[in-house]
Amino acid sequence: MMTLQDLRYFAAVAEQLHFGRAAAMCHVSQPTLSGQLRRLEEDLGVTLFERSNRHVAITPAGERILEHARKALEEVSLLEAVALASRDQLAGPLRLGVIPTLAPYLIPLILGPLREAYPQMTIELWEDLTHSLLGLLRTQRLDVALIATEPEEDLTAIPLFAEPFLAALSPAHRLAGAEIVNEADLAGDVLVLADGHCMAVQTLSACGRKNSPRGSFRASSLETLLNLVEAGYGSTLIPGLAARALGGRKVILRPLAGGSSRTIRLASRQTFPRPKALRAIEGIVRSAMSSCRL
Amino acid sequence: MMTLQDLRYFAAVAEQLHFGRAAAMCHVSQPTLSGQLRRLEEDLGVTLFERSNRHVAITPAGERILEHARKALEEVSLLEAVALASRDQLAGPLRLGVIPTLAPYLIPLILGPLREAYPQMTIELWEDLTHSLLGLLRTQRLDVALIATEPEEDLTAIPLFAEPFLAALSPAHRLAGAEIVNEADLAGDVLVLADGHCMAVQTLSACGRKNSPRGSFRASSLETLLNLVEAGYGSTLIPGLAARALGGRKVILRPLAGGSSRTIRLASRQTFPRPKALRAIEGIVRSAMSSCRL
DNA sequence: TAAAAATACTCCATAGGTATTTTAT
DNA sequence: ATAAAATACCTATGGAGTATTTTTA
Repeated sequence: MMTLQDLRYFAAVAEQLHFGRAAAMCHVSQPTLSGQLRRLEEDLGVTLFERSNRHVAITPAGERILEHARKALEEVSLLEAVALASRDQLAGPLRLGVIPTLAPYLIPLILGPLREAYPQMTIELWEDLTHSLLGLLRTQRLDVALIATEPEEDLTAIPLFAEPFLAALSPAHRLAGAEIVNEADLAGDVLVLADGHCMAVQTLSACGRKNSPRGSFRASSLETLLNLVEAGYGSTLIPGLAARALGGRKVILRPLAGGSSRTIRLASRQTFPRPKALRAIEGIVRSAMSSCRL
Repeated sequence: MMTLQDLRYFAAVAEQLHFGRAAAMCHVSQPTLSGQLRRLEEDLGVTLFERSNRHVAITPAGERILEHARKALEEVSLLEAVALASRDQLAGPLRLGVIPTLAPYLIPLILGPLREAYPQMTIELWEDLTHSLLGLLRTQRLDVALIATEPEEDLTAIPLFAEPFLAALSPAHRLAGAEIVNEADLAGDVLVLADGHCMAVQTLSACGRKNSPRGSFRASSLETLLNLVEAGYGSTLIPGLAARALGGRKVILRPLAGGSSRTIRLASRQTFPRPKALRAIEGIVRSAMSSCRL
């Protein structure tokens, strides 16, 4: 069976036209190289070199074969170079999924520090609902995902931080005057996001409801939801990070008596081969959160 | 050390995404393939596949590496194809040198039959003086040469046939009436080819001279020589095959009493790796000569 | 529980070594 | 006489095998 080593010997002899020097170049003994080259010639059924004790010359057939040998060796060394460049787990693209109720508020806090700390690692961002993210994780379309639920056991999840919910009320709301709001008091008029958003389930659950009092009247983003609250259609809960980016909205925010919160987790496949990249994301998120009082 | 086999295993798993089927495709056992692939990953320092017992998926780094692996394997199979095509000694270019006093008369007789019998073998013809041909042979610029002398021992030479010389005289020559001519009788007015032509030496030798009576008056081709003879400048010897192509010349040809002749030989390097091609040329020349009475 | 990958071990083919011979300059 | 390739022979690495275990869908 022909080996890459044989091709290296062949190329070395073709270059040196001298078995001894070719052997030295390959760091093997001359008999080893002679023997292997002879075997290669037998394998191929072609005389690659015409040789006497004093002269070595490549045959025309050898020349033609040499071209392919050189290209093959070239590809192999490219392969090795690519492998070497891929060895660093903290280099190369990292496909990161984030849920929509977190992405707009957390991503701006971590992209800069990530780029700063790991310039070789390029983040490919994908914003989608939890269920989609987990599917993409399982099918290798994503590497990691920031979610607010516990995924099933086939995926790993590192808890990163607890994000408290806040009550969002219009200034005209009956509870607008309270310093602190009891979750259950919102049950009557709570508005939630559309199906699929984990935030919708969590909001209802915090307020002790199974489904929204407003029926199918569900917003598809926190922005929409806040606009509805502002317009007096009801109240809602919003995550702490979102609360920091209210813009100029006339919405009243109040802490919750029950301390309802969600846990943000970093999910990935158990088999994901870049644990260091996971740790890197974990570290950056933690430090971003510690320097940002919710 | 990475081997071509490893790359084949890698490509097979990348194609099948299933170790068992990939192993079957490579005609090895599944543990063998698993073990080798693991070793390859360790060598490269890169995880090529994310795998659980139920799922195998190539990593992004694996994808990049796969491209080079495929190209390398592609080159190797091209190499093997070229080698296979080069195995036939009777195929491919054969660089044939021929001396000028033989080429114009012998080549037309053998090119057709050669092409007929060995269509895969393409003759690259080179016409030059013996000394040049032998140099080109030794430096691998030619594969075989048709010459009329015995080369030195470092080259091999197969005698092919004896080519008798004939006396060439003008109709006005004093010996024009003789049925047969004695070589020594030409010594007085013999004309010879320029230096370097073996025919010049052989002609002088046959007539018992060391050098030409005409001094530096030497022709560079048999055609010129015959024109000189025709014009009455002297006599000469010409090889039998050349005698068959006199055109409409008014030159008298006579056999020689001493039976002077030259031996045409097929010369090649001792190391020339296509002995069958030698035999092929030998056979074609012999059969061409046997069906052509000199 | 069934399928698939990983592990444990055994074996032998062969790549590579050293010592020597052959051969051509 | 010398340099270089070929040959002879030995060793040990590791590729490939079978049997078994582990794991997860």
